[in-house]
Amino acid sequence: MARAALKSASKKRTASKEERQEQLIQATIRSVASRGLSDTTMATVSSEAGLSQGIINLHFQSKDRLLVETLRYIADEYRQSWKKALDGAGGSPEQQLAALVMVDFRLPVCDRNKLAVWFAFWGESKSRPTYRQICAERDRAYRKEMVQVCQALIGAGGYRDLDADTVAAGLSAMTSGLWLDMLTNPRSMSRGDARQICMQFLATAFNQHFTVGGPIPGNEERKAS
Amino acid sequence: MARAALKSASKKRTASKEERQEQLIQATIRSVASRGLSDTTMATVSSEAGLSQGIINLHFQSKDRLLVETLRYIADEYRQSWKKALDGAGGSPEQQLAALVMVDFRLPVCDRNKLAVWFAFWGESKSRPTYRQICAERDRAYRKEMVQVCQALIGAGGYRDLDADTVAAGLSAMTSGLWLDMLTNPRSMSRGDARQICMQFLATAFNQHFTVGGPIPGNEERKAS
DNA sequence: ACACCAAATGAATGATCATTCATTCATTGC
DNA sequence: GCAATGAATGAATGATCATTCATTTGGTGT
Repeated sequence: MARAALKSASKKRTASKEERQEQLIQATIRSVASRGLSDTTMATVSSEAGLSQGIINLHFQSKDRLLVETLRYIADEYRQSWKKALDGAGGSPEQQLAALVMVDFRLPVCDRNKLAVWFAFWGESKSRPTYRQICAERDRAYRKEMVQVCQALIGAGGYRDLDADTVAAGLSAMTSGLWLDMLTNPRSMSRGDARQICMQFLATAFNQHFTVGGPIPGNEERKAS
Repeated sequence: MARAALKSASKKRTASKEERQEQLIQATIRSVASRGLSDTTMATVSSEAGLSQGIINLHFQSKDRLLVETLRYIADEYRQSWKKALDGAGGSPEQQLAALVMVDFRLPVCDRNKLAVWFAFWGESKSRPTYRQICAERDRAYRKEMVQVCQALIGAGGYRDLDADTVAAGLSAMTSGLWLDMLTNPRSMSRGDARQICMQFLATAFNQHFTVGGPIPGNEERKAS
């Protein structure tokens, strides 16, 4: 029973570099979410991971690198999430646009711990070019995709007075703003509320293509993925 | 020539408590904006203010209190800004709604240093109930006002399928999301761009009341206030 | 001028933190 | 089983930081 059952990184006394690094990044996310970036220390992270003091310098050389890799980790996860959602959506622009909204308000993206990490890094981004660069890259790719989808929908629906860049900028700004509401005031803004607000935006902008109020196609949060 | 000319707090060797406190808060804003919250120390703030090490403990007792008072300061400034803008706007709901959008993308609110401070505190808000409470209070008051104005406009324009809470939540989320864009990517999002995106949102939601593209009424950024 | 008092200073203190490294431990190849 | 290798440990180190307080400074009232 020994080997196969203990595959999880946290249980083995020694683990591969990749497993340990991911384990430490997950611990960093929890520590930043529960204590904030400025109270996250090497000690809080290693203790959260159930490992010893020196472990982070062993795997990441420095605290700075650990934080940068943590940001990269959630940025990569985000990118993969929306790409996967686009692949899974139907071929029509409005299905793709709805799919983009959905991933933003579903796990694993829309997790309160991860939102806390995003905002922690955004909060330091003005003084940290490395953070800003990683975030900018994430935005650029996402926005480019969203503009293309909007452009297709505008063409297909004949929305002559709509500009794809403007709509996409508005929608993605609304998304991060709703994340902020969920972070600072979780009682008054649920994932469902936020989704509804975005869909209402799409319904008013593209008034022939979206309806709100009814069950939202693709909204299967309750089911296991 | 002595007394009256030296009225500014930073020039006098001794100053009233109020003057020193505001001077230290301004220094905190600059320090948080240029170094981030986690690299802002008592030394960086006092040096930014051109004063000595112990000065902060003398006026604020602790670093924690200084930070909380800084957050309160910008929250108060924000509240005063939009209240003043509402008073200055005409009596019609659409003028008031436009006025609310305008203050958010004009000085002194939409200053990159202050945006950095907002996001720095938001980034720590999950682990700091005091921060969260101050931010929540700010939101509550602003949102309440905006909902009322939207409600009035919906009533006046007969927009039967529009919900005031949804529109207000969407607009204010869009606003903070645009602030984030301006913070992380100032080259690709100017105050004018952001304003335009919000006005486009209003134009699509309230399609009889707003037009975009032309000169925006009340947009007099160039003039001194 | 003088004395008084509040404001401001900055060196000293103790606590906290990131980083290092000699040692311990577990796994793999033989 | 027995080295050999590399992962993990945790006590030690030095740097940084918030806070304190004895002292100095400048303004005010007499």
